[in-house]
Amino acid sequence: MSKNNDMLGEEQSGPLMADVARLAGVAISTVSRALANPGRVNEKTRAKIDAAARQLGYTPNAMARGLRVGKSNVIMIILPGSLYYGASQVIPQVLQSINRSLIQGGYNLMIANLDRDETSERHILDLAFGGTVRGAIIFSSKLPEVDRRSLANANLPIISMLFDMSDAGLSSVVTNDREAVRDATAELIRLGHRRFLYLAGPEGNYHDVERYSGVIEALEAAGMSGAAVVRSGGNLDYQHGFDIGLQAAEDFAALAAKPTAVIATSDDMAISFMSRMQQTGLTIPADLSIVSFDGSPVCAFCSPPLSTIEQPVEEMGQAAVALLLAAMEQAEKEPTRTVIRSKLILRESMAAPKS
Amino acid sequence: MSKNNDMLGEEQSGPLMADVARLAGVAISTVSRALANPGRVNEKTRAKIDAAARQLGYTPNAMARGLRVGKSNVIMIILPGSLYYGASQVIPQVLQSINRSLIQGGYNLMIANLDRDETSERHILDLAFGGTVRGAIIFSSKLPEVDRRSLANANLPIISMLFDMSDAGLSSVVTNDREAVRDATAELIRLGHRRFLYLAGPEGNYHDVERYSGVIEALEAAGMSGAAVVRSGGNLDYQHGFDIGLQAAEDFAALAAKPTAVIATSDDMAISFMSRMQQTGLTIPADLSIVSFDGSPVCAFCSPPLSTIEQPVEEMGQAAVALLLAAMEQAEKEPTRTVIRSKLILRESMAAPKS
DNA sequence: AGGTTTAAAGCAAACGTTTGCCAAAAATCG
DNA sequence: CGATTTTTGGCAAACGTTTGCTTTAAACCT
Repeated sequence: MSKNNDMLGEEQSGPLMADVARLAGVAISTVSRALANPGRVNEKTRAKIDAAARQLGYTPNAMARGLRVGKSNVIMIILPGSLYYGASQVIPQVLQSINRSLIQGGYNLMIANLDRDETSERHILDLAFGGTVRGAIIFSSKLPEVDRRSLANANLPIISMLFDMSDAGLSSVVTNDREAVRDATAELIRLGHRRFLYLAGPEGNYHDVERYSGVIEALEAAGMSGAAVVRSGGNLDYQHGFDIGLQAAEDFAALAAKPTAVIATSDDMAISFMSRMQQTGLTIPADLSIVSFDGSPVCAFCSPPLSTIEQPVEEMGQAAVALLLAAMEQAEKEPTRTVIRSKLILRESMAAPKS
Repeated sequence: MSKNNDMLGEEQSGPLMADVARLAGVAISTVSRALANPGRVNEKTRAKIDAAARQLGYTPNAMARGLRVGKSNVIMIILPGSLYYGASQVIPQVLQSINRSLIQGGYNLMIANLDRDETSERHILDLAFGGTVRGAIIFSSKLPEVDRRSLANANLPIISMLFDMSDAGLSSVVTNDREAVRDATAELIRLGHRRFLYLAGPEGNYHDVERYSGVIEALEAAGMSGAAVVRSGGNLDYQHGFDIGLQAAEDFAALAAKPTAVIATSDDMAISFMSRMQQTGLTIPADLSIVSFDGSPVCAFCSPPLSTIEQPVEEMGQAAVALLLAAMEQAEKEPTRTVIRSKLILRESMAAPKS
């Protein structure tokens, strides 16, 4: 009638440290020390223990260890929302770099969320306060906060990526968006362009603010007015980059004084925008120069190949992990701001204006 | 001289269940039951306990729970190698879908690896045997195996994705690659094509075998010989899709009897191949039809827009998680094979041959 | 050789939960 | 109203490690 325990009792939990100790003929504590503290135990017994452990195929239980030590070896990553943005691989690539560095340091990566609704935020906080994670890397977004709990109070080492929160006390790894866009714009100016279209990301977004500022700075440096650039978009998330480009194409069509150069703030926008422009008979770069942001590999194979601002993803991930590990070692440190330099890749989508 | 304990003693571990119990005026065990087993405790005391927990901002410690219960709530994902493949977003997208489903079910996703070298495999096995994870989803690759340990013996529910291992006892979620490619090829034949170029993935790879078989089946069904298709590539991983395309462009140039249609097994290949072809003066689809595989959004914005075989990523992730959850509930079940149907998206890159 | 220092190994108490079992209280019944 | 069943709450023993402290053994000195 009731559940049959005998049948379900298969739960093989594998060999324990006690088994290893028995086989090696030593105490459990000695095994523990032999496996962790190298010098704390005689070399000869250590060898014996190692052999026993290997023979049994022993793997220490991470949760027991974590509970006892009071620390886990899991790092969580907090995403702004989606993991992927069209053609842009920035997030997955940085993720990859982060994970590789973490594993090398003996840590595991856990993806805390993929949305940022209340449920997700609660979940993130549970991970933090529940002792599941030892540290966090947060991507381009603000700290989750629900009810009376905020990640800021979790007493957890946190690194912010792509979003400068060093003011708020978090060490941050950011790219020099503003400067990179400024340089790209300056290059367009040098080529002779005087009227620009700027394809914006979500209004108020940190990256968008920075990038737009870069445009303005370049204009001012060249003695031009901010009126030389018209903004398109601003109402859509980067996730909908392709849509932004399509929308921008309509905006372009409606403009009286056509710009001769376009500054797109993601490759997706640039790609869909360019596609539409070509369909309406324009030639790139003869009629219109385009430069975009992200450095997606696919840009090299567009026609014409797209100039884009490449983000050094590998470097960013490594920097973030290095900071995080440091923060976990030393209790408190002054928050630092690490700037990774993006670089403009010049391709055929940029040229001097026709006239 | 020695480390000052007082200074580092900041380790606030947050409120414990004992604190909640004290505040609510009940025993610890009652708190535990109130928080987990809904019916096991009086509604009135439950409310009192809930209030106390909320007031203290209590979050249960996941590791302590995991240790006691003997199960974690972490699912690991085992990748074939890289997380991203150029423009193809299949892996990140499926990952996203998986993670969303998992979180909904109260589980967490951990990325076990990004490479498949020995260190990584060892790491994966440690996660499995060390009790860190409760289940695994393995992506398009075989089970890790190092020394005397193999994932197969870890007594862990495992689901294989994109790679049929139902013979080996693992429930699998796969796409109908062969059929999808067969249909795409059949469509090309219907348009009048008789000579084909097939851009291969890594030689012997499951997907490549399936996809190539699809081509052959279509040819045979149309009464044509396998000689109608020439293979290019086979020596590079999908990660280097763009390179495969470039290499294929050279192969194409060297061919005496030019094919009129190309079947690429990833969007990356198709994109870089098409780019090169256009540079050499060919027109797509007038001179050459192209169809590819993956369904990357960017295909819609190529010029011309690329026909591609779309993989239903969302559906795949959900199916995998459903299977995994089922496997974790019921001890053993017959392994199932779930086939998700890819679908061909027709765009302008396919047309009738010129002559 | 006896005493003192140093190294090696063991004992047992944590870590924060869950849960089997039992006691108390409440509800139900005759 | 006493006897029986059902609910509710508490005690204490796990789960598999790590680690402070103690004991034992070894090594070193005079």
